[in-house]
Amino acid sequence: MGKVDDNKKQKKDTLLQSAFNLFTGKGFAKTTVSDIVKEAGLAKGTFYLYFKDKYDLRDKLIAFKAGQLFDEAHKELDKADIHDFDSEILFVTDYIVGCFQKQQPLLRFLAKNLSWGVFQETLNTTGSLVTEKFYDHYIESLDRYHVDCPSPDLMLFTMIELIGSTSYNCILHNQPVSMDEYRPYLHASLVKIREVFTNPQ
Amino acid sequence: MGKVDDNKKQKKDTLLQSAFNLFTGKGFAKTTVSDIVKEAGLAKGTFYLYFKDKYDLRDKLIAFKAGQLFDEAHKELDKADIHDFDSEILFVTDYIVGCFQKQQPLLRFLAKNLSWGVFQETLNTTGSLVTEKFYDHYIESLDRYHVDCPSPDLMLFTMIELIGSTSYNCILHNQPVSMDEYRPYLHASLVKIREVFTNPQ
Amino acid sequence: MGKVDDNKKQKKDTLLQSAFNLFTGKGFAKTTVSDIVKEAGLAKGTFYLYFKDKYDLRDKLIAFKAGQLFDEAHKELDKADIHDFDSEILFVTDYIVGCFQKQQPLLRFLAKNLSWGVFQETLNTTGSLVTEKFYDHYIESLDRYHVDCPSPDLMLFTMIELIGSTSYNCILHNQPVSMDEYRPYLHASLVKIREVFTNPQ
Amino acid sequence: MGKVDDNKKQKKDTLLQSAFNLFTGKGFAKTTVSDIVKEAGLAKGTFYLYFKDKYDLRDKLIAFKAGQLFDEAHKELDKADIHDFDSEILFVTDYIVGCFQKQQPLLRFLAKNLSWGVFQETLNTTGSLVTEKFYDHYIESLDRYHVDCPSPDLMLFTMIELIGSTSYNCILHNQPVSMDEYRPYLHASLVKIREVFTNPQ
DNA sequence: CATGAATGAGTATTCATTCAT
DNA sequence: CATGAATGAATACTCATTCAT
Repeated sequence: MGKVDDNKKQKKDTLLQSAFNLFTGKGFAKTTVSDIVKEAGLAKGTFYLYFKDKYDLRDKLIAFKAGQLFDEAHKELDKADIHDFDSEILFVTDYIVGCFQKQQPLLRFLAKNLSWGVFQETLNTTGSLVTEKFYDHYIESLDRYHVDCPSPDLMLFTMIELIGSTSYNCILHNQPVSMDEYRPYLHASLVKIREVFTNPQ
Repeated sequence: MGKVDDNKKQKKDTLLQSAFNLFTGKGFAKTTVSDIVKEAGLAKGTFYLYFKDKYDLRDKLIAFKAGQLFDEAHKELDKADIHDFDSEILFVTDYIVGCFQKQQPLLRFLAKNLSWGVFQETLNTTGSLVTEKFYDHYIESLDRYHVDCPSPDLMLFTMIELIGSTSYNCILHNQPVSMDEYRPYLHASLVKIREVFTNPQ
Repeated sequence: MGKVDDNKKQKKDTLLQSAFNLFTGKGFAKTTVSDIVKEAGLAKGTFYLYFKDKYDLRDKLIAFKAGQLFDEAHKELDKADIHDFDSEILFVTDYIVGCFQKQQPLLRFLAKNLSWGVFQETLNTTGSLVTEKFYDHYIESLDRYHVDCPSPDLMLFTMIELIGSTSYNCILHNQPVSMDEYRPYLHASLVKIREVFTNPQ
Repeated sequence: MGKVDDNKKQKKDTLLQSAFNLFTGKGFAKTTVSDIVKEAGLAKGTFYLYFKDKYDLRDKLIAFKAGQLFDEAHKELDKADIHDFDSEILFVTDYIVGCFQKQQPLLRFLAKNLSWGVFQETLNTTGSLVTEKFYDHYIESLDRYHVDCPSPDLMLFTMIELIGSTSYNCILHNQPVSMDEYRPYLHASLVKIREVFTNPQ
C-alpha cells in the first residue's frame, strides 16, 4: 500500500469517525454533510470522493461498528476461562450489553440495526473478517461442547434479536425496567431459547 | 360530538390516513407536509391546525396503528375458542404476524417501533382505550388460567420484542429464513419464555 | 380576475422582466436563479412557484418576447400607408431589424431563436393571440394584393430565417458588413424569395 | 513532427473527439470536463495541458468541424463533373445538407454556429488551410464562369446563413416541412440570391 | 509530461412554517 | 376555521481548477 493509498484510507476513516461522533451526538437526521466535513477538517467535495451520500456512509458505519463490537466480544471470550456453551452465550451477551451500557450513543446508533441483516452484511461488506471469526468460533463451540443444534443460524438469529431489542428499551429508556433488573430474565430466556434449538444428548 | 367536531375529526383522520399511505409508500424521511396535504386534498395551513409538525403526526400514527393492531388481535381472540394460556399467546402471535405478512407496509412502518415504548404510549396517548383492553385481557387471562407470573409486564415485554424484531427480518427480508419456516421456532421460543417468567403450579 | 390572481400575474411578470434584464446583461448561462429573484425583490422559493427552473423561464421568455416583437411590427404596419405586398414585407423587415439595432440585447437573447420553431410556439404557448394576428394579417395581405402563393408558410419561414440569421451577424458583429450596408441586399433577396414562392398573375 | 509531438497531437485529438461525442450526445452545458477526460481515458489534469477550459475546446471544435465540412464539400466538388456556377452552388448545398441529414448530431452541434463568423474563424484559427481552399475555389469559380459578382463575400454570407438556418429547422424538427420537401425551394431561393448579387453579362 | 486526489466556491432546489385573506 | 401564496433558511451536490507526486 503506497503513500497515497495510506492517505486515502486515513481520510475515509476520519470521515467515518467524525460522522459517528455527530450521528451519536445530534442524531443522523440532524447531521449534515457539511457538519461531517467540518468536523473532519476536510473539504466538502472530499466527502463525495469516498461516499455516495450520507446514507451510504451510515450503512458502512453500521456494518463497521457492529463488526467491531462482535470482534471485541470474540477477543474477550478467547481470554475468558469458560467451559460450557451456555456460559459462552451469557458471557458474550453480558459483554455486548456491557458495551451498550457504557456507550449508550453506540446503542442509540446501532439501535435496532443490530439485527441479522447487519450481521450478514458485516460478513460480506467489511473488508476485514472480524465477524467471520466470531461466527466461526460460534460454530466451533457448538462442536467443542457437543451441542446438537440442527439450525445454528436460526438460534443465533433469535438470540441476537432478543438481545438487541431488549437492550434498546432497558438501557436507553429504562423501560419497562433497567437492564440490571432485566438481565436475569434475559439470561434465563437465552438459555431456554438454546434449549428450543438443541437436542438433548 | 357536534357537526363541527365531526368535521374536525374527519380532517384529522384524513391527514393520518394520507400520511400513512405516504410513509409506507415512500418512507417517512421522503414524505413532506406538502405531500400529505396534497394527498388529503387539504390546504397546507390546515395541517398545522391538527399537528405540531411531521414528527408529531408520525408519533400519533404509530401509537394509533399499533393500538389498532392490538385491538383487532384482542377482538379475534375473544371470538376464538381457546382454553389455555399458551394457546392464547400463540393465537395472538399468529394474528399479529399474519397481519404483518398481509400488510408489509404496516410492518415496515411500525417496524422496530412495535416495542414496549409504543405499547406504553398507546395506553396513555391514545384517546381510545384500545390497548388497555388488550392489556386487561392479558392480566385477566393469567388469572383465569391460574398462571403464576410474578412479572407479567416483563414477560409481555420480552415476547413483544421477540415477535417484533424477528417479524421484521423474516417477513420483510426473508432473512435468515421466511416467517413460515421460522414460525415453529418462534412458537417454541415464546412458550419457553413463558416458562421463564412463570412458576409451576 | 381577483386580487390574488392580479398579484400572481404581477409576480410572474416581475420575474420575467428581471430575468430578461439579466439574460441580456450578463448572459443566460451566467445568470443564476438567485440573481433573478434578487433583481425581482422576491424570495428564492417564489421563483419555483411560477417556473420549473431557469430553462423553463427562458423558453417562456423567448416566446413572449418574440411574440411581442411580431405584434408591434403588425401594429406599426397597420398604421403605415402601404399599398403593395413587397412593401409590406420590407416594412416589417425594416421594423424588426430596426428593433434589433436599437435593442441589441434583445437580438442577442432571441439570437438565432427567432426561427420558425419559436414562431410556431408563440402561436400555441402564449395565452395572448399576438402572433396569430400577425399571421392572419400576412395571409389576408396575400389575398388582398392578389398574390398567388401556394405555400405561404414556406415563404414566411424562408424570410424569417434569412432575416434572423443575417441580423445576428451584421448587427451584433458587423460581420461581414454592417446591417446598414447589408440592408439593400437583404431587401433584394427577400423580394427575390417572394418571387420564388409566388406565381405571376 | 517527432514521436512526442505525435503523441501530443493524438491526445488532443482524443479529447476533441470525446468532447464531440459528449456535446452531441448530452449537450454542451451538461458535459463536464470530467466526462470528457473519462471518455478519453485520460487524467483530469491532462485536459488543461491542451485547452484553457471547456469553452476553449468548444470553439476549437466548431472551427475544426466546420472547416472539415467545407473541405470535404470542396473535395467532392473537384471530383464532380460540373460546368456552371449555379450547379456548383447547388452541389455544395446538397453535399452539406446531405451531411447534416446523415449526421444530425453534427448539425445540432454546429447548429446555428455555421455562420459567417465561424467561416471567418476557420480561415484564421485553424492551422490547416482547409477553408481557405474552399474560399479560393469559390473566388476562382466566379472568375472561371465569368460571373460578375461585385460583393462575393456578401453573396456567400447570405447563402450560408440561409442554408444553415433552414437546415436546422427542416432536418432536426421537420418544421415547417422536411428538408426533402423544402430542398426545391431552397435551390430556387439560392439561385435567386445569386441573381441579386450578380450582374448579367 | 501526466496524473488524479483534493479543494471549496457556487448553485439549484426543497420544505417547514407563517399569515393575510 | 380554512386557505395557499410567500418566505428564506437550510442543504445536497457539482465541477472547474490546482498542484504535489
